[in-house]
Amino acid sequence: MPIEAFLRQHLNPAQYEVATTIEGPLLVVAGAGTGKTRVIEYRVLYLVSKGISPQSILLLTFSRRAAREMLNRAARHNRLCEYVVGGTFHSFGFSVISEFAHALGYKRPISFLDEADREEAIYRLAVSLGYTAKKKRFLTKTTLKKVISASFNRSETIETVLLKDYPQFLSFQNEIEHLKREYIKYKLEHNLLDYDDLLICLKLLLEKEQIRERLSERYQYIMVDEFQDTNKLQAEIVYLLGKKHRNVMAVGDDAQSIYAFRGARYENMFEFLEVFPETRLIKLEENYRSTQPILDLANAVISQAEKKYTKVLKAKRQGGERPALFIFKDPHDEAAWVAERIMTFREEGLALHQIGVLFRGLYLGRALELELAKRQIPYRVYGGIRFVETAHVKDLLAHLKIVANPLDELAWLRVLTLIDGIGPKTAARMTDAIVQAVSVKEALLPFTKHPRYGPQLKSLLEVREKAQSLPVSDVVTLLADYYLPILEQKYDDYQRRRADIESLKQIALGYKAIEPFLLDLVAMEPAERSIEEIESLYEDEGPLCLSTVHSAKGLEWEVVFLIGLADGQFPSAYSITDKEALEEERRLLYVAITRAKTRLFLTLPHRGYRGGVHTFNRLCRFLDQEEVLSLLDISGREYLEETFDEVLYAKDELLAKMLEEF
DNA sequence: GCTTTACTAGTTTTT
DNA sequence: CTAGTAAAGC
Repeated sequence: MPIEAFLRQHLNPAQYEVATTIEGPLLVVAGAGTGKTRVIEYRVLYLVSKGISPQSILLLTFSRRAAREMLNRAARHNRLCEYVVGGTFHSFGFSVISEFAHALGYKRPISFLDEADREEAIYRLAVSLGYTAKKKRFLTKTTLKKVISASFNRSETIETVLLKDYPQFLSFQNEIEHLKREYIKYKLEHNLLDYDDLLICLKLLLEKEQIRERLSERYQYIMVDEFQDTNKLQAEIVYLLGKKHRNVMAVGDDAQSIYAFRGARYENMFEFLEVFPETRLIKLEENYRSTQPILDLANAVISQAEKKYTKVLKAKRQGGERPALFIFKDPHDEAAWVAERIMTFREEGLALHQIGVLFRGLYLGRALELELAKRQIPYRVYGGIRFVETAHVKDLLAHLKIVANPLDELAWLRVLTLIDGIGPKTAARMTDAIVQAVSVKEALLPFTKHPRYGPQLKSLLEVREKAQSLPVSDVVTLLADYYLPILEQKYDDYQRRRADIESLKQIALGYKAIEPFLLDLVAMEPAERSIEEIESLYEDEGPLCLSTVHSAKGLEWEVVFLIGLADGQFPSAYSITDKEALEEERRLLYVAITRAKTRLFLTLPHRGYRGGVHTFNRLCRFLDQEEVLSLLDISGREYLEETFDEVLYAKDELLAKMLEEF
């Protein structure tokens, strides 16, 4: 069958047009559930079927997971699609930078700073400059990094960032600006890269004609997914990549822009049309995912937005039940009910991986995690701490780093403080000695005589020495043997953590040298917490998915539970004072609702606790409106009755507390 | 006196 | 999970 006929069978006319328009710039406005993933999958297939080399196709997506999924699907039709180059802007940036590191003046070995390293490095600079010693409170590590990173991501000055987000720290503007310069200098001198550098350096490389020419020669067809969540740098990278051949396709939906806090600009979609005036614009509006009652709710929520979004989603699927709202006494009741309901669905024959539980903040899923563990329901949590950022993995990686790069101060500090009897001060003294001395051995020799920590320090040095001459996987094994006793002593739940160390050994098998191993791990790890090791009762199905709404972008489930819908939690209390941030919360709710295919349950605990004080939650403001509530099934009244009793009791409690105060 | 360690409170969203 | 603090240890 000719490829065109095959595509016509599987795509609607608008989708078909997207898949087969391969020359020239193309902007696709694709509403939620309109088959965007599918279109990209078939477009890749079409390009490859037309004889275009898969290596000349570049697919940039928001997460590595998304790229992998689309390419895997395309590869099912044609194996060649496996060779399409796909990944995030950051991972693409990393590979280009690795190739042209010399052009940037970087020397090997290059070390990568993750978020925690970055905070540490910036803060240490601040300390050495004496900024923290002043009487007036300086910014915390985290805030400091956020300000500097935001100024990169949004391409704004420190002053602008401070004005918008931290006006209370405006008096430190000069110090922060100086710190930003010092930090950039520090990274260059020590051959360090961080997340932001991956984009900045990529852009700087692309601005050089020789390199741009080479890359546009290599990547003739550019595709960008989730364009509404790209920042200024990323958009510029896309424009540069397409400058010569102009074969650029961007897909996005301004109603689903949820990363403005990180510098994302949905305006990039309008800018695209200006940068490439000959752009062909195609809209996808038919929703294949959800039933009409679910879409009605989504449309109602988004129609209250300040900004008017033009797309109104129309379902291809007929019928369906209304989304249901349930209110519970407290988070514990809420979690118990959700867990029970999930069990019921499973008994009715629905696989666990067809069910998703979504929440605004990671901590909102904690109560549910307990309930699931109690009932032996296997689950996986998406969002939050990444595998490589868990303490134990960072510990082991720090050991690897000191083998690869003896000048990595942060890694030394971490490794040394793990030894019993060595704290921050001693570790700092040792690290200073190492940086100044000719060899590590010589620098640490005086310390190995110490009665308390001497022996362990000695064995660390021996292990390090031995590791120098071994292949990576053996190094990891050797270091793991050294580290495991420390791990067992440090963590109560060491069994689970030990499994992560084992999987690191597995991953290491695929590498020849330490440097690429470390960089791949830190720069490219998908956001996925290590798997909860519950012995699965249900072997042939994937685990239940718990996810933040942010991490759920682009995913879908038959049944979705959206929990913790209390005003102050969703929308987050941090967002309610800022109009723009509140609008983003609304879009976030829109994204959450449109993840559901067949059934959608909305829940909130009436009572919450914040800082030991009981609070009484109100329903999320985007839902607590006549025209929205009328779309919901609120027959879960028995739960409401229960809540009323609790209110009366809590009043007495409140009264007693008030009397106490007087 | 200087360091380390044990404990306790509060925690947006993430490549 | 980590910042800040109090107490214990050398």
